[in-house]
Amino acid sequence: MEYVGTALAEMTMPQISPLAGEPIERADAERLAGVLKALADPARLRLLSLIQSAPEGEACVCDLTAPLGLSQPTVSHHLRILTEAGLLEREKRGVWAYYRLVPSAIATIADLLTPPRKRATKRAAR
Amino acid sequence: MEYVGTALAEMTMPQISPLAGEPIERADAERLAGVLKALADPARLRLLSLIQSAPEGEACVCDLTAPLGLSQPTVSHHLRILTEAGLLEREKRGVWAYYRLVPSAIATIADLLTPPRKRATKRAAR
DNA sequence: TGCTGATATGCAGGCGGGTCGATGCTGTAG
DNA sequence: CTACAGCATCGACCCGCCTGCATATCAGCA
Repeated sequence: MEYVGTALAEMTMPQISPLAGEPIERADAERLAGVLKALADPARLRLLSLIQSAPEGEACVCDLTAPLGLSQPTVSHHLRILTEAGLLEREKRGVWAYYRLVPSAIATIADLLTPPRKRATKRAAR
Repeated sequence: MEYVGTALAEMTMPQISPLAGEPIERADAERLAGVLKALADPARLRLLSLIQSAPEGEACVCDLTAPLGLSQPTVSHHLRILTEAGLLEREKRGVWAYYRLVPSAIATIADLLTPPRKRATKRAAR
C-alpha cells in the first residue's frame, strides 16, 4: 500500500497520459492505477459526492456514516484511502475531523484521461 | 459481474457526476465505480496506451502480449474487461482480433470527473 | 483526574480479481 | 482433409480489499 500519496503530483508534472502519444511506462501505469483504484469504489465515490455537496464543502465522519449505511470504522477506512490518494484533505478541529476535497486532484485525473485533441494521423510516433 | 456494459451510456444521459450538486445515488455510484474499476489496473492502462499508440490505432492480442509481459490468456482477459466496460471495441479479421479504443468512452469518464465549473455557491441545487 | 464522545487502528472473515496452464474453437495454409 | 496459428474460455491458486467488531487514542468537560 502507500503506493499513492504524492502520486498525483508526480504525474501532473510530465503529463503522463495513457492517451497521449507514447505508450506509458509500467511505473506510471501503476501510479495512475493506484489513484484510480481509490476512485473505483461505490462507497468512496459517494463519500466524495457527499463531502462536495455538504454545506461548507466539508464534512466530518459522523455526518457521513449514516448516509452511507456503513460502520464508522469502515467510513474512516475509506476516508483514509481517499486522503492518501491525494483526493481529500483532513483537518482536525476539536474532536471532529473535517474532510474536504482537493479541487485540483480530480481535475488532474480528468486531464490525464482527456485525449489531447488527437491529431488526425497520429501514426509513426517515432 | 457484468455490472458494466452499457453503463457508460446510462451515465452519460443524465450526466451523473459525483462532483455535481446532489449526492449521487448508490446505483449510480456502483455503475461509475464499475467503469473506473476497469480502468484502475496497470495492465489495462498500458493496454489502452499501447492500442492508442499503435500504427493504425488498433492492435491484435499477439502484438500486446510481449510488451505487457503477460500471458496471452491474461491479456485476453484484460481486453475482455475493457471491452465489456465499453472502453474498447473488437473486430475479428481472419484469425486476428483487432482492438481499438472507443474515443467517446474515456472522454465521457473524464467529463464525469470534471467539476462543472463550480458556481461559487453550489449549494441548494434544488 | 476521570468520563464521555468522536476517530483511528488492529484483527479477522469472506469475496472478488489477477494470473497462468491447459484446453477448446476457428480460420488459414498446405 | 490435416496441421497449425491466433484467441477465447475454463479451472485453480493466491493475494488484496471491503467490511465489521473490538479496542486504542485523543480532546473536551465535570
